[in-house]
Amino acid sequence: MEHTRADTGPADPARRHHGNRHGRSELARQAVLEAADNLLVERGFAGVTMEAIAARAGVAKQTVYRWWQTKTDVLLDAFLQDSAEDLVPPDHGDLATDLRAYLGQLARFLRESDAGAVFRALVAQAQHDAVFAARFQACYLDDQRRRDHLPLQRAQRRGELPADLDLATATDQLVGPLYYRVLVTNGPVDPDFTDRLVDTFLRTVPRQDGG
Amino acid sequence: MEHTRADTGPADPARRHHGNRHGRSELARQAVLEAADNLLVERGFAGVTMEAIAARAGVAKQTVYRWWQTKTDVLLDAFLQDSAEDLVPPDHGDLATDLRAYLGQLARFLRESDAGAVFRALVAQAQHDAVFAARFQACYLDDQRRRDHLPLQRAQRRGELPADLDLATATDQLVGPLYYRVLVTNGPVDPDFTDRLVDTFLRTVPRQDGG
DNA sequence: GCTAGAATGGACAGTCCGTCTCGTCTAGTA
DNA sequence: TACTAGACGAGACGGACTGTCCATTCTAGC
Repeated sequence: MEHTRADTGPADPARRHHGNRHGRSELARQAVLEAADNLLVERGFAGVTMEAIAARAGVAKQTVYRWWQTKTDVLLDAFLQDSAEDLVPPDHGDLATDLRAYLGQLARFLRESDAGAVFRALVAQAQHDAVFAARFQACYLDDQRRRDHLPLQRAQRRGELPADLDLATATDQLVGPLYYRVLVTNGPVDPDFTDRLVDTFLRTVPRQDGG
Repeated sequence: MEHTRADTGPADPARRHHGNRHGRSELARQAVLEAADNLLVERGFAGVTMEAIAARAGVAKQTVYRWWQTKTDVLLDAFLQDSAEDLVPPDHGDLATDLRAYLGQLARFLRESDAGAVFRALVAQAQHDAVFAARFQACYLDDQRRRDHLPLQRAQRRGELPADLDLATATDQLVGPLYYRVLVTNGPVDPDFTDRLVDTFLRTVPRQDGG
């Protein structure tokens, strides 16, 4: 009946938080988010279970359920914390340069990074669950959409693009083919491809330079 | 111990197939595929389980496992049989007309049809499972890609498009934004949007009309 | 000390998975 | 008419995970 503290998980028993009356344990929270992230990368989506998360984090299952409803909620939190801010379009003062840099950055994020793997898992879950889809939209996609618009808006202010350009459609035409290859066809998303997307986009848009 | 045949499922006990030594039951196969399809539309992906499929089809669970490995295998088979052929680009002899009709057809398929719901579920599963992704690619996506190329190839033969046009990239630029809205942003995919995609594409491509 | 709140450890019913055994039915063969 | 191989039906089974429940233990403020 004795509660031995050793062998319960990777967390250091000495530094373990045992609860107090003033709010949740930040240690436990961090351990859970990290555990979910690592499990997804190492064992795939099927390997991410509430039990595995708790075990890996060295935390009681009940503690996970206390703060998150489902494993996708944990993954969403982990995703938001870890790496959502990495995806900000750079500002070089030139539309073509900005777009080439940004699409390359986006391609590497989606295909190569751990955060990209989590993103793909969340998009997949959104297909199966409308409630989660709405939360994902509110917590991340809306913000990301605003960031996607930045290079085009800056170009508008510089006079490189017409002021009445439809930002929503223009953005979709730029990044849509990239997401399509990553999520559906599994085609290559190298700089050759992303640069071509930018070139095509620039050819499409009414040029303001000489006018 | 008596094996009562009534109340076991929607299948008519009188017409039930009880197996023979010369191949599988086509009745059971059809019942399973229909059951999986209906379950997905009615109860969502979580409602599709091997047990539910068997029960709904009025078939023993073992019979499902005999012919399919997982529930996504069943869904893939159902998808291939039911509606993959519906998505063939029409041929009006004119590129602009063909593309507008095809993108509209594709948008309705992805957003509104039951088969589109199955397709989204399969794409989601492909994010989680690389082995299934490869099978999905081989069984459907490759064929669909060939169909996607048809309107552009016909236009090339007619001389409406340059012969050296990169079909892969061109196709992705056409349909990518559409898939992106359906799978990720949940944005509108009305004719207003799809027509604009076509217009942009035609503006991008080197015109061959005047020589 | 006493107490509230957070965390632990473990038990629990429920569901689904995937496998297994058994009996039943059918069609071809002797 | 038996006999037999193969497909099917019914259902039991162990295992994994879910989501909930409880008793207990630790911590900080009163």
